[in-house]
Amino acid sequence: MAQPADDFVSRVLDVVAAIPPGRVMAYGDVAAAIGSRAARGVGQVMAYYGDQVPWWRVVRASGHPAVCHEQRAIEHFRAEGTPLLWSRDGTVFRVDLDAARWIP
DNA sequence: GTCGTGACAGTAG
DNA sequence: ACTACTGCCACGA
Repeated sequence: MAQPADDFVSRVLDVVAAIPPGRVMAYGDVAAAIGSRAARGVGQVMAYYGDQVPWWRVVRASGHPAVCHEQRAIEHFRAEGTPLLWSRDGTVFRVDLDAARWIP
């Protein structure tokens, strides 16, 4: 029998917490990792439990960090040594999914 | 059981 | 490159 939806939260936290430093996962990838397509559902969990998981290691499929904490995510990425791609002006940045995308 | 919301994804213009 | 619309899933009231 399938465990209650409450497990969905535990699965998301488990996957995100399992992401090693210097690596990132897309919301859709996290959802796929737990066998769901709820990319938005993952974001919901982060909004509520993100304080106990490395949410900054979870980025969008475009390589941009969470729309609500992008500025904060950069600080963590730089501290973790995550491969970042900066624009020539250095005004915008994005995660190098080609190198940082981590799939369990 | 239905409606609205959301730290998204993918395609089209 | 950007914005806009739609689609999918999970949760709260």
